[in-house]
Amino acid sequence: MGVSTATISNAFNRPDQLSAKLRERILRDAAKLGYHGPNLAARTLRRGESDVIGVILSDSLTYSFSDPVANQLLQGVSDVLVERNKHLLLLSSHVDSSEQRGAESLPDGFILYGTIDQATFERVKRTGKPMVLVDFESDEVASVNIDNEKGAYKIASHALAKGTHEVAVLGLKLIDFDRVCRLTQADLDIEYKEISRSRLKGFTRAAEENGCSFKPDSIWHIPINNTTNAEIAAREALTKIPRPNVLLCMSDVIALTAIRVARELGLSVPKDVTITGFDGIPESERSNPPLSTVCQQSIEKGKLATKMLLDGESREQVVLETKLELRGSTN
Amino acid sequence: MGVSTATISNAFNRPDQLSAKLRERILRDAAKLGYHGPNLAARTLRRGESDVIGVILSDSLTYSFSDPVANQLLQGVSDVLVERNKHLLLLSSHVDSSEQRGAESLPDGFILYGTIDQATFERVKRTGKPMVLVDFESDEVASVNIDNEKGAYKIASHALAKGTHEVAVLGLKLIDFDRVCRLTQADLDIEYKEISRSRLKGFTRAAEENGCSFKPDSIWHIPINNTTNAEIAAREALTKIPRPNVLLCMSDVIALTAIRVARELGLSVPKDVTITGFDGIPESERSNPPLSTVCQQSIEKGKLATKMLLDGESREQVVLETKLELRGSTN
DNA sequence: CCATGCATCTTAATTATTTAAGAACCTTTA
DNA sequence: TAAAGGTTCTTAAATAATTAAGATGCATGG
Repeated sequence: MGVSTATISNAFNRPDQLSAKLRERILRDAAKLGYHGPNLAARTLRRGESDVIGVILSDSLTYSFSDPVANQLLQGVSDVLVERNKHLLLLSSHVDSSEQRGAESLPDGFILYGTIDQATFERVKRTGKPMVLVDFESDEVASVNIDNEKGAYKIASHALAKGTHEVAVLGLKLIDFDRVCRLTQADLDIEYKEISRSRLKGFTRAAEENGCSFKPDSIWHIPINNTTNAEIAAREALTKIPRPNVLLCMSDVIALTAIRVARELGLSVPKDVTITGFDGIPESERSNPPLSTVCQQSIEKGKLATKMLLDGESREQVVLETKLELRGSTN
Repeated sequence: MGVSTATISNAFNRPDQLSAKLRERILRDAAKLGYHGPNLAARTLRRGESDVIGVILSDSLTYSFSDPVANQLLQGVSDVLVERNKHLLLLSSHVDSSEQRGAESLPDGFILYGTIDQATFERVKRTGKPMVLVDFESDEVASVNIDNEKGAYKIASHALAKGTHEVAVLGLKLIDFDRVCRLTQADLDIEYKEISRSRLKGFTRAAEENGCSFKPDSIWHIPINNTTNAEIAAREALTKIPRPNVLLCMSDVIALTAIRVARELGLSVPKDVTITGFDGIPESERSNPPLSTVCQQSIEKGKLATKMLLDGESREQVVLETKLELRGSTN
């Protein structure tokens, strides 16, 4: 009342630009009139900054809540965002891009999680806004990754250390197919840009060094990391003849499901079959037997990526260490 | 090039307003120039619609990812949002409201989950935008709830059906205190608007009907639904003298932790101690023994609330049915 | 041949805010 | 007392879109 919009703006944003008295009065009157600070859309339009950070997920939005690893990552992300007073907008690269209605115009920056398709990647790059990739790499773009090959090698080496082995691999996203299936040599010959292929390399190298090997038809492809898919694969693998006595799984969700299926089939873990995981989700400690796995600090990964995004111009490609956690599911 | 901004806008939003030929050309040229659809902030400012839905959480943002129940709810929410081409903005009522920077001005509507504080509630109401409450009620506002008293009554009645009992309750958010503690009568005399109090009423009624009762000092208050807090409470309760042989827990997370603690203390479930949960999270099926619990369809709850929000002017106060799921942790 | 109608495209107002530049006013000092 | 300087507030442009209303051109029909 009786003051310009500029003064109101200053009352909210630049207290030094007006007298304390007037500022008090404006804030009080604004509250009375039901005005509680600037409209985010208008502020964003004018300033070009929204205080919103977009997280783009390779899988469906739903997945970000259901998958324990995505979950932990997002925990880390939101921890930092809350600290810095930023907001979190969840986007999925899954939706038809024509339907996205330009949502990527809002955020000030992006975290891209997982192997996102080229079209989405290009679209985000063209915004010119800062971005950090997680579990995904590209030249000239900052990223946070783990050494998947090494992690896989470490745990497979442990599992295959003594004795002779019939090995099966329960793999995640090894080919571009949306159902559980075994692989063929042809599948493996086609290049496929997923971290799972690095894990497979680690498994293979460990197997070779321990004088054993596994054929493509002992490798299962699981398209989405959930118990439903994992159960199908685990049941097939554990009833295969000859029955494997080592099951190398590319995620803890898969491995925990495999332990359960093994028990249902009357198999003792690790006596009849050794089972290994990958990720180090909280449940892996509490299973029966507890799961031997490769821990990646997913929460930390989320925190680090978010800090890198907010703190600036880093083009760094970070590779975090994994930690081998040997528990009851191997011996 | 050579066309007005209005025509460009129409090319993206109202294809019937221009010739197909020109539209094609505009879309093609726009793509070449790196323009991929309208800026969300500008569009929102002009249209007053952002296609963004805000979910306001009573607890910290992090909690929305770490807690299985919040998780399932958000799964349901995001399922519907993806279907309808809406975006999801996560907000916490936890953050200092002065720091929120007016983020509630962006969304077209809100889902408020849990018992949110009066100030936040008022702030959202003042936006005049549609809202749906979940696990929370208020006159004149649409909401989705379950009958907590009845659910609690049902499972407690089952647990207390035969024999004599020493009962302990592991309760969630029973008072306004941020550490695990036992209650006093004074605590219970103070009114506290939380769904947990309804659950407590259900437990109490079932106990009375079965000729047993429990004192306030057999009721534990757990401020946040996580394993850390649950473990403290479970350990205290299970080492109390006389040791309880029935443990009524107000969440599955608490109950699953209690089962684990009981085992660590050398107690057999359900022989030495009967343990019940509440919620029906996926893990409750897979524990050892599997948990008897009250299932609430959290995913459905999220879906329903979101549909109510998007589909219109409903002021309905929905109360969903719960389902008793009797498994190995009771007999 | 002019009026009518229709399809197609443009003009200009509007949205809520930020911010540089300028105006108004008061105080100080030579 | 007039210039200088500082504080406090206002003016007006800019941000990127949407949309009602208007303009333009073209075909049709009386």
